[in-house]
Amino acid sequence: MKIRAERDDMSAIERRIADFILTEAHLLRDYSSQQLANALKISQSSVVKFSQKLGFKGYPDLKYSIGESLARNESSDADLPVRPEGKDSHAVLAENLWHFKSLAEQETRLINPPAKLDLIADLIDNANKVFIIGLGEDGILARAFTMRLTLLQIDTALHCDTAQMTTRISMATPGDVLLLFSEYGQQLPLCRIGRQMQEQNGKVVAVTRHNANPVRALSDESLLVSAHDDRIHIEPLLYQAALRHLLDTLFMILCEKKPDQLVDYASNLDRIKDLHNQ
Amino acid sequence: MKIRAERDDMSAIERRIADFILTEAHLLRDYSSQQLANALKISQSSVVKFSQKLGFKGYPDLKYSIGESLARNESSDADLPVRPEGKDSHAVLAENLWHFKSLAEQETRLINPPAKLDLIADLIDNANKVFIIGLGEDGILARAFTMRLTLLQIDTALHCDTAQMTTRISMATPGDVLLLFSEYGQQLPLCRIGRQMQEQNGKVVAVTRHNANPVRALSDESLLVSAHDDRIHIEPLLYQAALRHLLDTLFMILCEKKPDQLVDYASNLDRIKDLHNQ
DNA sequence: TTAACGAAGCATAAAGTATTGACGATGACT
DNA sequence: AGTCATCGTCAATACTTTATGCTTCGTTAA
Repeated sequence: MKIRAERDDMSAIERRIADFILTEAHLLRDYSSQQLANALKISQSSVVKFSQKLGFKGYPDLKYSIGESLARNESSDADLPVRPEGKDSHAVLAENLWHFKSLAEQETRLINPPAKLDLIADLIDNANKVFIIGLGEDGILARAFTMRLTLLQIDTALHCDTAQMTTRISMATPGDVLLLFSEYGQQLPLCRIGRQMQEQNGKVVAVTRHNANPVRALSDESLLVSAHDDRIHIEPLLYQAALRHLLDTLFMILCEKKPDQLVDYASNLDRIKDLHNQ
Repeated sequence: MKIRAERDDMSAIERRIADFILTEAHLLRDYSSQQLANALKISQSSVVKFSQKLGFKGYPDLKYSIGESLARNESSDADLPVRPEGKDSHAVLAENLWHFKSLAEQETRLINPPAKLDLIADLIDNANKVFIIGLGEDGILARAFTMRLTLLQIDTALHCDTAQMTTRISMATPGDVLLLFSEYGQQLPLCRIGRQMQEQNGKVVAVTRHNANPVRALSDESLLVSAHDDRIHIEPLLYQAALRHLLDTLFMILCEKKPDQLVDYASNLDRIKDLHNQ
């Protein structure tokens, strides 16, 4: 459901509405926009505006859609007999986790429309040089993506260190791109680097969670991830899986744009393989 | 659908309505009662009466139900959509990739039975120290897994460099574990390190593709990955996704074994977040 | 500080829905 | 055949619900 994905980006009231719809969807059937508003102690117009913001024609249209997806879900619930919540075999554990990863991936796909990915792919493709930075866990996916780009013969510089990056950026030319990996987007040093990049007429792309945060606010474009779980130790797994997939998609788009590099790509891969084999 | 049953004892006009709903259900979404009446050249009130007669509260209620049952039916159709092979929108591209990742994950799950994962989790849990090595792309997941273990307060040393690792291993004690990340398992330097580890009575776990290879042959235990695709640039993506999931699963198993560490885990995560925020 | 923006509410216009009552057709009983 | 009851339909209208324009308020950027 699209609502779940957009949830992060909403104001307090909108989130109230979203949560109600997500948790009490079944009640919605006999709620008019006014009743829903009353239940949430907000104005009826807020409900309508909420609906429209999500791209529905109006409240009835939203309601209709909720009905649909509700029906869809419960009919597929019947397919998978009983969600085996208990701590069964680890196979179930693994399957379950994959299920949640899939959900995160879907949500993430919804908030990153193809047009945007295309645009970002173009930015990267046309840049003289691509700069990438990511600290801590963010660094891992940053590194992985750097490798991919390098294999595609795109000149890419990775740093896990703000100091180094600052000096590097000072050499950026217009048209260069900086990718800021930051799950929560709160890192102020990264913001500084982003601004520095913009002063030199470079583009800044944020790679972050889909909520309001400084890094995203500053960026020219952004890759957004939606991934949630109550279990604190699971949530990062979902974030990483969803983001990885988003980056993989971007990579595939780049591959399409550079079919000739793809040939070299293969031989590069082979060369690397041999490299370590003595 | 109830309508179909009742259709027999209806008046002419009512049957017209019923037939329209049954055949053109998809149009109904954007029809008001008035529009429907116009389309059928009947009065709006007839439409409403018809709805009520069938037991709905009114026309919107009927419409809602139609939407539901429409969704239910098409969702079971949609389970097996025609696999859209052509290079459509990038959304399809992404969806398709995810599909293949899922397949790889499934295959991978099948060749790593829960008992084996349990055993490896125990090895890690009981080790004084865990050593991890992975070169190139293998290094990325090695690093990610190292971070997870460290957050669980497991003493873990990562190296992306065989020379350093050799000296490190010389300090290993019996009961320690070495994880060798090597997609193709051909790297002889890694084999040497593995043997060194065994000479010191440590355990060696290979993390590699599910085929015969030197690294796997040498190891005491192995985490195996199955991931295939004709497109040379896609295969690594599948390998990484499947392996990542396997490691995530292992991580979850470890979490279960160390429920107390899980509490610290959360605070560690927070601490790391703050760390970078100035 | 002011300008600019967005979020939320209120009031109200517009749209949509339900009810009423009138009319004609049908069919049953006298 | 005549009368009456019933049903289905419609037009008019009362009512409900939804959408929109306008105002206010709080936040952000200049």
